[in-house]
Amino acid sequence: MRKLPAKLASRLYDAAELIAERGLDGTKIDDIAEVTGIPKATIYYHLDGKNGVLQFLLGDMLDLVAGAVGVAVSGDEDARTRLQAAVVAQLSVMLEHPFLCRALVGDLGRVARLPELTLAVHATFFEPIERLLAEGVADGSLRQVADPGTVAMSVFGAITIAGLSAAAEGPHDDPAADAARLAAGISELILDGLATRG
Amino acid sequence: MRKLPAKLASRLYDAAELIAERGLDGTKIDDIAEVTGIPKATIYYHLDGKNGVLQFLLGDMLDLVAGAVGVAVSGDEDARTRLQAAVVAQLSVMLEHPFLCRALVGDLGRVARLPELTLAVHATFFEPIERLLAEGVADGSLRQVADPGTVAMSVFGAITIAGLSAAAEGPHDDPAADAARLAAGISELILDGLATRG
DNA sequence: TCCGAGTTTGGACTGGCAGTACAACATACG
DNA sequence: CGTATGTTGTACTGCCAGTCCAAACTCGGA
Repeated sequence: MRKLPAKLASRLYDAAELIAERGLDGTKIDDIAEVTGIPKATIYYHLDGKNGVLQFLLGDMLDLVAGAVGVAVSGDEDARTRLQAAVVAQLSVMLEHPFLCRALVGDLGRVARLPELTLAVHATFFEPIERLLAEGVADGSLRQVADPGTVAMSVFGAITIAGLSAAAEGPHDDPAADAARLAAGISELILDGLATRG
Repeated sequence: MRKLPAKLASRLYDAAELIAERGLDGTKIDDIAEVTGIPKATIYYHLDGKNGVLQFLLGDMLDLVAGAVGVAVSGDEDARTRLQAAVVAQLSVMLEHPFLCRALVGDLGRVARLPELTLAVHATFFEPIERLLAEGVADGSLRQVADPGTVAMSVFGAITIAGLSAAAEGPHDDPAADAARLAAGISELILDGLATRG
């Protein structure tokens, strides 16, 4: 699995829609070759088969998310504000790449069995949240909770499932606006909670 | 796909661990036949191939969750209390069936392409939450939020991802206790939020 | 201009496995 | 009994991922 020439990489994206639609199993290597215009032999020359295609596509998306979230997380505002920014950032990237998202969900099992990707997912989605939660307690902008690990995982789940579900509905005319709308709803939930105040 | 005799049904569960471990693709029909002791021909007589096995197993788990959540949701306490009970109920069933959970995640894509199951998932996991949120506004135990659909989806995500992640760590000695612990963390998040007051 | 290393491609081939076909046998029930 | 329904072993088919290979093509350096 060497580095893929940019030209091939860009053409490979055309396979994402196919995989999102039918799953990796339902997608023949020959189909991928056809829609991307990259001959089968060339795909095998560069990539490790079908899994390799998936791995390349998702690895690429994870980089994008990691980048966007990284920027959001490293500002100098308080942790609460940065948490909100991180939510927006993650959702924006997800909604900008609905097909990749759907491919990700659809073949989650396979992804989970690609150790390299598992680590990347953890580092990209989960860890930044966990860190922000701790920083928020330190700077006083977030509450100390009894079980930070569980809470971090839940926050991660709230954002991710909301994003995936929105992405699954298909391409959006204005991903940024939809991301902002979703993020507002999620922030309202995870910051203020649902209980009425006594 | 007629109704499966109870004896076969119970033996089929032995396949769940296999599928959870390797994914449905990594699992040969002959492997399933071997671990369950049900001959291949018999499997095909009753079920619609590999997908049929998965569909049967997950359909069964969904029934369990639906039942437990249904009970929790239909008490006569206020909606906030019932929401907490529903969280516990869902997590309990999930942690009692870690292999089914893992099989579910692993082959989410396939599940999403089985229309019958998609509907069941929605009705089992998502709708009760959505309903409780509305009832809580009515009885004053939960806050009115700007975007109830997004919030319901996020709550669903928080519970489900926390449960799946716990289930993925393997079988638990005391699923009920762990479910209670997780549920406490999640309730703290979704009811009270993370923001500091003032 | 020529060389050689890396890349690209078509085409043919292999092996594994899902799913099918079917006949023989079991069991149940009127 | 006898008919319907379930159970099973075995043999077979067809599909498709992945492999192999030889012929071309690209391109930078000598």
